[in-house]
Amino acid sequence: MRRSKEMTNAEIADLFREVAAVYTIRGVEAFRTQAYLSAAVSIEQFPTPLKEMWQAGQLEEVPGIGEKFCKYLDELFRTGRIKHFDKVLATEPAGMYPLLEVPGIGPKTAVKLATLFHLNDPKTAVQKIARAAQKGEIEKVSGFSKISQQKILRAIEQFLQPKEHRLLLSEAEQISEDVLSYLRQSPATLDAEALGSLRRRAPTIGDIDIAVKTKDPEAVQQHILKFPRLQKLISSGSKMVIFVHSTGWQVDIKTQTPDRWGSMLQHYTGSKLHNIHLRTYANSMGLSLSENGIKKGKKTAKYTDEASFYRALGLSYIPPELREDHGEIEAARKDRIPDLVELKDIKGDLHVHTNLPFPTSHDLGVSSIEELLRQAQELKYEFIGFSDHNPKQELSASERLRVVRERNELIDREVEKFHQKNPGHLPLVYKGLEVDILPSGKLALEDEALELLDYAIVSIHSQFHPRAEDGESVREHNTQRILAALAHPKAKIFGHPTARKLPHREEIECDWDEVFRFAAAHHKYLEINASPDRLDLPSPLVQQALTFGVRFVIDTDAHSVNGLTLMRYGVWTARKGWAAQKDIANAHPEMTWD
DNA sequence: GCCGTTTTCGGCCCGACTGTTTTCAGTCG
Repeated sequence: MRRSKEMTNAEIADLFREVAAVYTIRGVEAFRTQAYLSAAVSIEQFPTPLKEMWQAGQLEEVPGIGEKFCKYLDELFRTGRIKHFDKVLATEPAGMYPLLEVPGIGPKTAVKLATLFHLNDPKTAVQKIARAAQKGEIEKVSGFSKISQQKILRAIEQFLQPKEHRLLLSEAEQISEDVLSYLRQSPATLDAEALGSLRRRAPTIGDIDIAVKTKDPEAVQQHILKFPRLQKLISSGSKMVIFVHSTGWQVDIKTQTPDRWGSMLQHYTGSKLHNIHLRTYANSMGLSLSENGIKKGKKTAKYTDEASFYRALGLSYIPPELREDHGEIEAARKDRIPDLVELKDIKGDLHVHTNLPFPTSHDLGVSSIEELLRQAQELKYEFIGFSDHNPKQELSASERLRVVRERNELIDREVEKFHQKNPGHLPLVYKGLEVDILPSGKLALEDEALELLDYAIVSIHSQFHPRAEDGESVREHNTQRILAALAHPKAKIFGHPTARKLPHREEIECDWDEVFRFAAAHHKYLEINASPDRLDLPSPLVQQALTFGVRFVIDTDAHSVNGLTLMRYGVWTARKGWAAQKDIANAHPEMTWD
């Protein structure tokens, strides 16, 4: 959906990987090669497009980008190419590079195949190798065998299948629960947990990582091999099993003994960058880290839990959500890890859609006020805000005013009715609406109607990449549009700010620093939307917003009773963005609106 | 090529699995 043909961070990262591949083939000093690979990982994961960082003169803030890489990137953005890269990449057959993307084929294998089979066209290279494998031509080459030929063919077939997108966090949770509950049926399993990106609460998950605590890894392994939803075994050794689950997603299971469980949790939770940083730091103290413990000289100290592992390194405990190498190791050294917000802190939900029968601009909820209030009671909430979409634009202004007025009266009646039937603690009810921000920055509801509300959540639901005025970029346009909407006194909350939809729809382009500055100065809350396909504001932007003093509300955007119970995803996203209880307006018994 | 509470020079994360060149290289996470 990107408008421009500008290179994405992922594409730039690929360029660095390709150079690293050539360096690997040439036997260039491994650490230099590693620098290219680290830069690739870092660029790929960086939340802001590199071009924006370049425009702002902040490229050096990207981890792994030093003086030389800055110069290369500057050249890329100015001229559209990097001469040094072009020169390096031209030394190997062009058909080698697409092969690198096939899992299991690395630089050495790729160049060997590309040279032998004269792969000069990147577009056909993968297909050509697949055909060569089918014809049995690869096994004839020294260094390959019938087995490796078969493996290459299978890997390519898998690779060419239509790409499944990444799993949402909530979907990954379901698969991991399926595997975990099976693992726990074995008497040899003392404990089992999902680790990796799932435990770090990443918004999307590529594969499921699980660790098993056991004194009898052999028994656990035998148990896994009998798992009914094991579709295909990929790999198994004395300490791990990798297989494809019947849903088509890969599951990695590693075993560890109870006395080393702490180091296992740490190691297998990652992230890669966090672990590399942590191990580099440990090295500086003469220590070496692994899933087996902390090694000093020839002795390895064991840890049964993670807190003692981190403590042994002179660090305070780092919650899994923070382990992304976003400054958490430095903070832990100074004992400055924030006291992150928890689910139990949440006292209310302000973004809830009802089934009240009014002509709204977008979808209605499916649950009644009564059902929603009962669920809010169940959750021990102090308050709840009903925020259906604004009345649709096809109505006249006076009709919209009437709809809002009638809706208010209906809510009052329903709440009163509920109260009489349920004499228990009644959450305070706020009457809100979720109001569209139009491309002009105007709100999709007149002031007279807005006046009738306790609050409005303003959000973007269409025109994500508006046609900009002469000389104005989409980014500037969106920024002004948002600031104009937030300036309205009833606009208290900016709903799902980036408007992303996981895993496909990208974030809108916008100058977030400007928005954060404005929100902090005018006491507007940014929403952290808990809907698993949104998780918006994304955690890296939450972390950035906090430095401006922005405060948030965590909302479910529930369209049903069940939706109200998904608050944990929003809390995890807030935590991942370093937010404490004090930063979250609805994590206190009373809402303050100004 | 990057980076800094041991360093602006001299280090650079660590282990598991696979297949084959059977003592190790390649790949992965």
